[in-house]
Amino acid sequence: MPELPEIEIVKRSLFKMINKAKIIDIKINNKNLRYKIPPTFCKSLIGEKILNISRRSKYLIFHFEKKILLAHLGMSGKLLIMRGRDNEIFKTSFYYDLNVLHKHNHIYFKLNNDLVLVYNDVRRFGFFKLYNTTEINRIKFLKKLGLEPFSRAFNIKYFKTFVQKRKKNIKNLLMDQTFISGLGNIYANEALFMSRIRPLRSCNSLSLNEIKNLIFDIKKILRFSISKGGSSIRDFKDTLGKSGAFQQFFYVYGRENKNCSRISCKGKIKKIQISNRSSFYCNKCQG
DNA sequence: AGGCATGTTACAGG
DNA sequence: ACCTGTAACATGCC
Repeated sequence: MPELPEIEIVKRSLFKMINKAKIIDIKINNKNLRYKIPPTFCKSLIGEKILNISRRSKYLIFHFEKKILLAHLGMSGKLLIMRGRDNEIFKTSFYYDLNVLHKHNHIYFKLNNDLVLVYNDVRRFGFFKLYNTTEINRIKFLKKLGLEPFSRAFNIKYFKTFVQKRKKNIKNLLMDQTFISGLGNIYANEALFMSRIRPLRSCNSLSLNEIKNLIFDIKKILRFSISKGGSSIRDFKDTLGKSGAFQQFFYVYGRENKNCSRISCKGKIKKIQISNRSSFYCNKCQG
């Protein structure tokens, strides 16, 4: 569960439910995530109080007094909250839970408010990494990230300057996390449709107007998705296991051979591969 | 059976 | 230095 809106949804619900809670126990079921969980992990975190939870791009950051926990959910990672008697997993070595998920629950964080934060990840592309707070500006994953789409600095001037001496296609540019951080395959496709830009267009061929529209539409589509709880095309869930609804509003993603969503346009949605990722566009209105 | 999947990284080559 | 494509990671679904 991946792109910016989904991470933002998770962040908000985590903030509501477990901000200021203290970690009182941790059970690791499988330490082989994208990066192996080190043996010191539990000891470092037990007894720590969550002072804040923030998001940068597709990363979540849990802030503690002297440490921060960086989390990335990869393609299929989920953070789920279990309540009440589910806590029994901590009383017996044979754990179970009442949540539908079971097989791929890899980490349980028991909190002092009767809740348990569960990390579930079918593919295990996600990861957790611990840092000292003082290291926050040196975290390599964050250092290389480009601007947040909602930031003021993500504007026409920034766009033009970045694009000036490059000619990669615009879709790959939107997915380039060093340019703008937070878009993935779905929202890159959707934003380009909104702005009527063909995904293979060279990024330095965009007119000033197209750039302006694209910046506007990126912000708009992300905001709209967040307002719908994110998209659940396969298995995105919020922390209570609820799906998002934004997938009902996809203009192009996954709509191969369907009619263009613009009623007045008689075009068809085409699917092509761009750098091995499925890309969708209307053959008529995305000139 | 084979292709595909919301992400990122490492590597090879131009 | 920049860019591209490919494979890899692990698992499940169609």
